[in-house]
Amino acid sequence: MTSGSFDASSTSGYTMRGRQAVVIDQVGRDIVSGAVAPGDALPKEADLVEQFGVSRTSVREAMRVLAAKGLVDIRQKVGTRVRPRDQWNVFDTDILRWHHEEGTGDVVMRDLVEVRQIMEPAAARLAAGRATMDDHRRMSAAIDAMAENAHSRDGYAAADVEFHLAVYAASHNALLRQFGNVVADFMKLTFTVQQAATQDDEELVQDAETHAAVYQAIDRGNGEDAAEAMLRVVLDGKNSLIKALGGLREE
Amino acid sequence: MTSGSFDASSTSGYTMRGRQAVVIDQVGRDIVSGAVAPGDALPKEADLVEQFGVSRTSVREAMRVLAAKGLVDIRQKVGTRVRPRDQWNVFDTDILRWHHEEGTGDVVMRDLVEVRQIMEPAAARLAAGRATMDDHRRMSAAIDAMAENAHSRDGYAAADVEFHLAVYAASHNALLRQFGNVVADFMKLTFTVQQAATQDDEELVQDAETHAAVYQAIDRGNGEDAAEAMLRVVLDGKNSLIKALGGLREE
DNA sequence: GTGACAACAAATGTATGATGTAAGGTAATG
DNA sequence: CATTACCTTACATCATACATTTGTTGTCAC
Repeated sequence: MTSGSFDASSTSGYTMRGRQAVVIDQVGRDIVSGAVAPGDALPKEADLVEQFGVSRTSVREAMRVLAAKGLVDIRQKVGTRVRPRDQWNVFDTDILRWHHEEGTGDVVMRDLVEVRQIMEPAAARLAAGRATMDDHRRMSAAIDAMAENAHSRDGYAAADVEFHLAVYAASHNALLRQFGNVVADFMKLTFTVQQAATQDDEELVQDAETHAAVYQAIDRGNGEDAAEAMLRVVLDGKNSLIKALGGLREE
Repeated sequence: MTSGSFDASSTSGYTMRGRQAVVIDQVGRDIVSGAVAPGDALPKEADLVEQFGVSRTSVREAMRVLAAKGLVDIRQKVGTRVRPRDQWNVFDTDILRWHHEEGTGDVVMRDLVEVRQIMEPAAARLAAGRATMDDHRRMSAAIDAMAENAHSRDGYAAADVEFHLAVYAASHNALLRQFGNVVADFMKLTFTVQQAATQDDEELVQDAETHAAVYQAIDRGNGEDAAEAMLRVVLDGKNSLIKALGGLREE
């Protein structure tokens, strides 16, 4: 509310508090970064206890969290092993963040942008047919906030995220809404990167108008226009990101 | 390997074993079914210990797993509270299964089918451009298995799931592949329902041919045809499901 | 030599008691 | 009436003991 620094673990479920958090975070990173490869076994409980200087309780509960995220498989006698990558719950915010922070994020980011190109136009199309009064208010307010904050990077970013969340919510589809949370976390993570390469206020004004076109189409109830406009928004974001990073990968 | 009964918790990460499993499963169901509403507090540790007849260790580790799935928020003094629905990790296999088994599955099923209509054609389109030799072999083998098993319900179902997984994998997008796992689990859950209302071998043969059309388009490298053919497959499946259930909800 | 079976050992699973810590409530106090 | 100090509560962590599962190994019979 107050600041421009986002809370990345908003949808994480496991709010990173206390001693376990250190274990979860560190081991999670090691797995995501590939320091321990799928199929490999993690150090046994006793070793982790020594390594992190925490009790067995904490280590065990940390492992449970990683298991619930699909990262590891815990079995008696065998130990804790890293599961194959395609079993990981990639839609998990923590995993996404670890990818981002461990530098392995580029590949995942490419995939996520690709899925956004698929999902967001579809969400906009559904929103055009299903948005309630509350949905309209929320989207409209976000659009207004974007226009008003063309001068403030942080304010604009927050409004941008809010608009996309509002559209996903207006699709009235639980899975799309959940994916919206993932996208929102992703946007928060990449804004700092993007802002470095971003530009003058003029471009933000232009961007705000592109977004507004999406809302106007939804407001008219025109699903096709909404989808098309949203695709443009996503592609703009993708290009801006590519420019900022110096080229994810060309299609 | 041996039977036709699927292992629903294949991608769950947390393999349901031991005493905690009972706690996770029961409390998870209570939350998903709405017996305890979002915002409500769960019984405190000591009460759960008494209620389930297990130790604090097991109760705590169980709560950790639910927290990692985004279902609850654990805080000192406050207790363990159920989070808002839109924070749940809907892409989690266990949550999906609980929805299905608690009768609240219909809404989620509608949403999932809707997302399949969006994702699977897109996955097929990407697969047409990216499939490797191994991908082709895998898809081809699944198509063959479907044709050969038009007489055997279980065999057909397994081949069907395998084909969809193969297409998602061939998209070479980590998120799509992960979503494929969710879809696969969903298919396994609904097959039993669907089989009750399903029909003669003739329809299976027809269905197999519709699937084959998808693969042929991918094989030709024709993304548009592949997407179109896949959409037909998904819609067929949706209609078959609606017929079996007596009408999810009309569009 | 080979296969089946039994004993062992290694790692996690469960239980219990003690103590630390954060957060909400409440009463004393200015 | 607002503020602060304290106190209670419920989770957090630690330490230890014992149970359970399962891979390995070794023995015995054939």
